[in-house]
Amino acid sequence: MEIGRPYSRLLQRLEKLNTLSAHDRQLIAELPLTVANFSANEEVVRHGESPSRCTLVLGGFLYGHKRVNGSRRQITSFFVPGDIADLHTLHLAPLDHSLSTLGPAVVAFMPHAAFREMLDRSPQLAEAFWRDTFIRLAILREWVTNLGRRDAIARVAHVICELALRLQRVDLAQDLCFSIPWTQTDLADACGISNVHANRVVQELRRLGLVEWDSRKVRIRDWDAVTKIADFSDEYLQLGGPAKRDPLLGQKVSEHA
Amino acid sequence: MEIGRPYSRLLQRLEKLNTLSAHDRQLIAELPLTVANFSANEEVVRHGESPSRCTLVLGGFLYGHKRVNGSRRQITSFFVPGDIADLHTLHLAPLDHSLSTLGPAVVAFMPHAAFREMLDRSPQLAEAFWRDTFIRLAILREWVTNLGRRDAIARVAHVICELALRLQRVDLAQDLCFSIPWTQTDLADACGISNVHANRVVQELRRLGLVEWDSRKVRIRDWDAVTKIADFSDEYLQLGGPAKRDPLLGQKVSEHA
DNA sequence: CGACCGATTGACACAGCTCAAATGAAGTGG
DNA sequence: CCACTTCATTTGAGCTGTGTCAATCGGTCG
Repeated sequence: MEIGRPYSRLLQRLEKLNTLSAHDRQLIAELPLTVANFSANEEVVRHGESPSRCTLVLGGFLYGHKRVNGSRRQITSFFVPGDIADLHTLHLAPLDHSLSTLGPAVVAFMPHAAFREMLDRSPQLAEAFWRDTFIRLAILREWVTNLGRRDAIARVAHVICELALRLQRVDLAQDLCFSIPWTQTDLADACGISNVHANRVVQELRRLGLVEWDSRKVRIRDWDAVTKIADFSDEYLQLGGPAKRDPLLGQKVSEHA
Repeated sequence: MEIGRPYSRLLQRLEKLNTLSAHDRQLIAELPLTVANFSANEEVVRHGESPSRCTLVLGGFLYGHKRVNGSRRQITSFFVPGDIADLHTLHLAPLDHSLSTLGPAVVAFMPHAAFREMLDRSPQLAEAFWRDTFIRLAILREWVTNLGRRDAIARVAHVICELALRLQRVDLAQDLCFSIPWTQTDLADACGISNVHANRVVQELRRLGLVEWDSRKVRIRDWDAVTKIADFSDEYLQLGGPAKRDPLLGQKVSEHA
């Protein structure tokens, strides 16, 4: 798990959310980090806790999940390197869900106090993180739609498409191919289906020649066909970068009256 | 539809998100508002648009929705008076979903420019709105769980519980009884089920003596039983008010080391 | 009165679930 | 290097919750 400077993928993502100054980058670099290693399937933050730090994913994957009737699991989000998985703990407590590792993972903890100080010093960063929060909202809206109105094969294909693009953004996927240490049961719990049916759907995607899936390695072989089955459109991921600003006014240029 | 001062319910909600000063309240009161009336089932903001203003609900209800394969509708959120339904347009464009009225509704449009200026002038307000965004995230996580892992009757009961509490917070529900101009098809599209099945579920809830539902009027007759069926817990709604602050430090008091 | 819309009902079909067992792959310890 | 365990994947066989289709009923409004 090559990591480079620990905050490099975070910066990479933030640069696409807002224009950052050298000063902003400096502030990020100065954040006090506590790096921690976790093995597969460990709970990093538990439902009900009120942590005083945020969790930045450096390597590997985290996922957020809730339980229904104390048993059935629903995965509500995946987090990839460069993501802050529990930014909301900055403003909400206690945690309404748990955060676990998919496979082995490396994370960095950032104390709330230092993080808030950083936000106070840079309105640009504060804006970038708020925008990041809005993008997470958009992703969850798409997940609600996915679970509410698509059949099993579309759900699975949709989740795979989303992960491919999110990983591509941080250079962890090339040619629509990426490694992720999940099981078919994990995928099932993200898609709201049973593990048995997840298996059948994966086999169907393989049979159609659309997706390869060999232990931990996923490859989308026919992007157009898969996005069609998944009813996938990338607009909600806001990959386009920061909204244009009018350099004279320093404000967003609105495209409408 | 009595409205009082247009921003009164918004203030009411914000007060629970952060401690506001007289100056903050003044800033809210000074926001330039354009009030508009809509009739039932009108699109207030359309998917793909890039509005330059936010939409505050004054009276009635809005809902956000997406379409799958261009036809099947999924409702992703309900908005009640005091809610800003499209705060994210402040930072994201174009819109990834549409915003429509459930019944007749009164809204106020607030120009982005004025809104941003207000946020620049008050870190407390900026924090309150960011926190509001995090609460919306929590609500969507719960919806994902609802659609992914609960059966039809639990989904319906869950949505009803959530609305009751959210409306109670702005004095639009008393004794777990509220009016909302939705149809069973609207409820079905929020729960990811068919309208026919929504009807059967509603009848079942009536038969069990748990919920009354006479054209537009919903009453929860047995809160404990309904929350049990719905697997409902209100923690995700963050009704508890703003996190306590240490008055000396002016920082959040963290409950954990 | 006719048109329309939402609620309701019935009959039937099927996607996806559950249960259970088999197979395969990857350690682990002797 | 082989038994043994463990965990993920795969397969099969029924079962059921929910969808679809179509018709009816009831209220409301012009």
